[in-house]
Amino acid sequence: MPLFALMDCNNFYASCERLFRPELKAKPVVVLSNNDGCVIARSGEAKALGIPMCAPAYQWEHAFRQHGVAVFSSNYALYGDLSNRVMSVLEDLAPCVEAYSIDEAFLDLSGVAEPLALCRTIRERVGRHTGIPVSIGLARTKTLAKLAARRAKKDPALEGVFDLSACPDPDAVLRETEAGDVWGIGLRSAKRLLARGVRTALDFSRLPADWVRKELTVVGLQIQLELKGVSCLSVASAPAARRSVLCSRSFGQLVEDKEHLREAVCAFAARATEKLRAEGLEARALQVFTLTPRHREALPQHQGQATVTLPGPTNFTPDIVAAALRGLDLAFRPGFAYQKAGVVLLGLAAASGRQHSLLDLPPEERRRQRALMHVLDSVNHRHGRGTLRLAISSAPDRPWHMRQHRRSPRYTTNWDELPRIGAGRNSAALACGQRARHLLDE
DNA sequence: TCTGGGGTCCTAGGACCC
DNA sequence: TCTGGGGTCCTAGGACCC
Repeated sequence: MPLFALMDCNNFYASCERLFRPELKAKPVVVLSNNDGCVIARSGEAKALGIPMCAPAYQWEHAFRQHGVAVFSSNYALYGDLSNRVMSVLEDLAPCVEAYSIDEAFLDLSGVAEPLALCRTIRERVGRHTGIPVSIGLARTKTLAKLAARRAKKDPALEGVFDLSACPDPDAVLRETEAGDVWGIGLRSAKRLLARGVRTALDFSRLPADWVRKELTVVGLQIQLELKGVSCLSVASAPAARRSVLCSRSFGQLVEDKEHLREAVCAFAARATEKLRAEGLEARALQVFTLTPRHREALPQHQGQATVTLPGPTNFTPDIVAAALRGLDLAFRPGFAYQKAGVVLLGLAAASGRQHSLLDLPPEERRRQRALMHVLDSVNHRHGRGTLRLAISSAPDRPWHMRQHRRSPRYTTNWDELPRIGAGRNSAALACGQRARHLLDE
């Protein structure tokens, strides 16, 4: 019989921020999205204050002050690094691990002798090695394991681990889960289900399959089977080949000036191309898009989008930037105040295995391009992102740059931002230092 | 003043082929 | 009156995830 576990870090970003600030242990903590726009993570105490997920930060400033909420800009360098540490603990203990997201992993525990005991060990060791609290759900399918993990998180009596496969009354768990909370059922599907009188995961699992197929496509059908205990999804221990690379940002202020938009698109294209090279990939096409602010209906709205085919697969920044600027010419309409733009690289393939073409650049020229990009990446890796860049992407204080006023230090990934044990700091600071040294020793 | 960023998958429809 | 059938590939748009 197949058996899956889902490990989910509790309030992951908020837990990361607390790690080096032990004085925040029982305090409400929230983490904001890029641009300090809205709430994307909350500690348990913040949830208890009624601060909803995705709450616009400016509407809650008063409540933050009133209740002494610790507010952080998002710090992805920190979260990414801690995520890697959590995943490596899992790799040490479990036979087959799929890092599903920054804070979740699926484990295939089919054939493991004592799966529940293993899950308890995992939870204890992740906590001891990283300081991140996690919940783990066990079940016969991935979709059910997600449900089990939700329950493990919610019910303190379970101490963070719940085995749905050994539950005497699994239907009760499905009955207590709203259909919209099932993995893969979003807002639209939940509305359709509700219109048919389906409220709970149990109701959904009992719908006629042909209705589900027709209304929710094969995706819905698969979810239904998984809820009934028929495993359709396996654990992918090797990550699938990437299909696209995206870089987009909301601007710190609305942007009308095309010149500023060109700078932004240039910077996004350059950043996306860096990611491409870091993974040894090349792109054959790209898309540029521009957006006016959705939430301000009084302003004239425009969504621009343009696709540009590159002459051949490439990861050479100047060529991709030039193509992106041609795309912007098509996606830009004057007279609008833009809030966001982005660049998507498409048609990805490994740079090493590429098909040669009659239209390719001469090998000497390709070598020259590769060498130039190698220097660019090395300098930026050593001295910080953006140290070496195309002249058009301009200085680091432009109106379109995002706001990020409350970012915590990159404690674990930047030598200049390590926590310090020093004069005038209290014992909490000492604890920080010990934690840091422990992490560095690892 | 002020509402994120980065992905994947499915479907329908059109272009094109023999 | 009356103009096939079967297939692939690409793209745009929608839905969903964290």
